[in-house]
Parts: sequence; C-alpha cells; structure tokens
Amino acid sequence: MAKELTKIQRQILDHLIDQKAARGIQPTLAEIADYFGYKNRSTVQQHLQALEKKGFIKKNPKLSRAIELTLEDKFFVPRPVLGEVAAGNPLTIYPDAIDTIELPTIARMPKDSFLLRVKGDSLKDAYIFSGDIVIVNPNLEPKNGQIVVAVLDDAAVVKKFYKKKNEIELVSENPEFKPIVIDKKYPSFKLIGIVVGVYRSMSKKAG
Amino acid sequence: MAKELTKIQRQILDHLIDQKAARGIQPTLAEIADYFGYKNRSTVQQHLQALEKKGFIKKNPKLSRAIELTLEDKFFVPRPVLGEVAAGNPLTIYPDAIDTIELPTIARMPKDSFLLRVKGDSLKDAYIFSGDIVIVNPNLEPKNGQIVVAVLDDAAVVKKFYKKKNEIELVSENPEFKPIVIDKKYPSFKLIGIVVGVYRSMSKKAG
DNA sequence: TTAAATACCATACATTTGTATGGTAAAATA
DNA sequence: TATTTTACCATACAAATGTATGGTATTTAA
Repeated sequence: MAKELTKIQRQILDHLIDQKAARGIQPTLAEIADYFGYKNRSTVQQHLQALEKKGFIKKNPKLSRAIELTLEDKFFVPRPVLGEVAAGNPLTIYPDAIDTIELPTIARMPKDSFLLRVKGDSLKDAYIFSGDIVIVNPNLEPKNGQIVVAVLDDAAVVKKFYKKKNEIELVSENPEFKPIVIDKKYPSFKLIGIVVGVYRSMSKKAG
Repeated sequence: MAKELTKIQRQILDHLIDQKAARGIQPTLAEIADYFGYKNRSTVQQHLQALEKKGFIKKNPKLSRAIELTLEDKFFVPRPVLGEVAAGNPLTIYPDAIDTIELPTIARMPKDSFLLRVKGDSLKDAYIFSGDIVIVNPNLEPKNGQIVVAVLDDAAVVKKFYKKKNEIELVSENPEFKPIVIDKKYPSFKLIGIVVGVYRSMSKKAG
C-alpha cells in the first residue's frame, strides 16, 4: 500500500489534498494540468494512474472531479502537525512536521492555519491540555486576553496575550508559571498566530 | 438577499449543503435531477437559476460541479447543534436545533454524526467543559471507558460507559457526581452514540 | 381576470471531461 | 547492455455537463 511516490507524484497528491481542503472540490484533469503548467491532460492522467496503482487515490470512473483520497479514512483529512508548543516552559519547535493528525473537518481550519500539538499543563485553566491540537491562524491581530502562539528565543509558547504600553505580557492561566514580559523591540520575539480552536480526538482513549 | 425560497428550492439548497458536507463534492445537474426524480436536467437548471437570482448560490459558468454556496462564508457551512447534554445532572434535550455552529465546507463529519453542546462540569476531569461541542457518532459499539451520550428518562447525559454483567454503569470523572447504574432491561434508557471528538472554538473568547 | 411566477418536460448544442492510444526522451534498474 | 519506469507531448472520441430555447399546466399575485 505505502509504495513510494516520486517527487512529482507527491506534488500532485499534495495538490489534491490542498484543493480538497481549500475549495471542497477536487480539480479536473485540465485544472491540474493548468496548475502544473502541463500542455495537456494526458500527462496528469498518467500521474493519476500511477497514484492509483500505488494505492493513494481511487478514481471514480467516468465521473468528473471524482478523485477519492484513500489515505484518509472515510471522514478525515490528514494535516501535518508542525511541531509541539510548550504551554508551560518554552519548548523547541521542530523544523518539519512531527506528526499527522486526522482532523475532522468539523474543526474550523482556515486555509492558512496550521496545527500544533500542545505539551505541558500551563494552560489547563484555559481548558487546553497536553496532547490537545490547537488550530493556529497566523493572519489575525491578537486582542488582549486571546491565546496566542509565539516564538521566543527559538522556542514556541502558547500563552494568553496582553499588550501594554511598551511591552507584551504573555501569561499562563496556571499560577505555577509566572508571566513572561517582553519589550516590544526585543528582537527574538515573534508572534506566530492566534489559537482559533482546540481539537481533541477521543478515538485513542478506548478502554 | 434573503428572499424567500419555495419548498422545492429549499429542498434543493439543503441537498447542495448535504452533498457538500457528506461527499465534499457538489453534485452535477444530472445527479440532482436523479436524486429528485426529475426526468431531465433542465428542471434542476431552472431551480438553480431561481436560487442564484435570490442570492443563495453562485454558479461558476461552464464549470462542472461548481455551485458555490453564498450563505456560507468562504470555508464554513452552518450545521445545527441538536441540543445540550448535561455532563453533570441530566438535562432535557431540545426537540429542535438550539444553535448553529459553523462547519467548514470540507466538513466530512461521518454522515450520520451530529453535534451536541455540553453543559455542566461533570466531565471536566476528562477535559470536556461546559460549552464544548462534542461530535457524536451513533453507529459505533461502545467499549468500556469510552465517553458516550445516552438518554435516560428523556434527559441526555454525557458519561463514561462501563458494561457490567446485567447492568450498565455511567460514571462521571468528577467525583461530585455519583455513577448512574442502569439495569440493561430498563426501558427508558437509550444509548445515543459515542463521543468521537471534542471541538472548541476560541473565537468568542476575545478580551 | 390577467399577468407573473412556479414546476415540470423535451430537444439541441458547444464544451468539458475522462480516457484510450501512440510517441519521444531521459533516468533508473536489471 | 537491455529493459523498465518516469515524465512529458499529441491526437482522438464518447460520454458527461452546462446551457439555451421552447413548451405545458398549475399556482400565486396584481
């Protein structure tokens, strides 16, 4: 099943996943060809045949826009988890995806948002726990009191955000952790995004 | 914008929403005609024109399966929240949808799953809180230790499920609430489904 | 009562779409 | 070396698809 994909086959598969997530519609062969700059559909046709042969997709013959992704279970779209963030003390963020979570698409997932797995308990009073997946939107302006993800000295944290005159305060709900105060000009501070949702799958917790 | 729809127009619009949620693909005119038993596409064609005129959909001319739903914001489809369930003491379930949550259009909840908003704190040790949305799948066999939704004497509860010889035990994680023990033959007990996920939107929690 | 909107049917037609077939060149493999 | 796989191109064609046009009967609004 998990045969290896060539670079281009992988790109096309990724494009299918992206399109499904962003448009809710699978592209036609012509649209894929267009996207990759191919002069006709038959090139795409061949790549899809390869993908189907290797078990990654399933085509619904004769139907338009009917490419099924078999890597997902019937209802979930796999999305990469980009790293872990410490809700307590800062934790190093990983350069590549550390995992893949099957996000039920009930979860609000704006196109440019991404996922992080929370580690640590400092936000437990905000009902976010170690192991939870937070959905992070990088394109929103943070308001006071919102939970944000930030990078501080190459480590990522999940904290509540408060803007003061000349500084930014990142506080945990958990009193065990003291607020972090950063001067606004401090160079190695970077706001990553706002936590717009939390998701937790119960499937593993069977007894 | 919000002109009134006829009964059939409403049915077709609902069908479009359903299809998008269930298949992730919009149907073609022929498929819609088939579903409603029409003998040809032009009937559907007319209904869609009416829907477009009234502002509920937007058609992408010449493209197949390219019906846009304008009632949704770019990525979300409203789905009904069917009621509230008490995580603590039983709470009456409402006959109609009490609220609407915005699901993304890529939403592929299991077709027959539904959403419930949790009220009460008895599951707080299982990290489920008042206000959270639980995703309930009615078609799974519960295993011991899984969190289930059940109706007991016309009230719904969210509890951990344990099967004993002749009885079923529903326990809260919160020690404040004592386990409920039900004889297996007790008539007014009905298992509704298994909680497969928890989702919480942070969007309202701005400060 | 007259006009308009609704709800269906039928036919026709240009594109779109998936797919089958065949070809070339380069890279990977045996 | 010979062979297979990969990555593209071109052409052809039947079926699917959206859409335009015209028709009938019923209901609703003016």
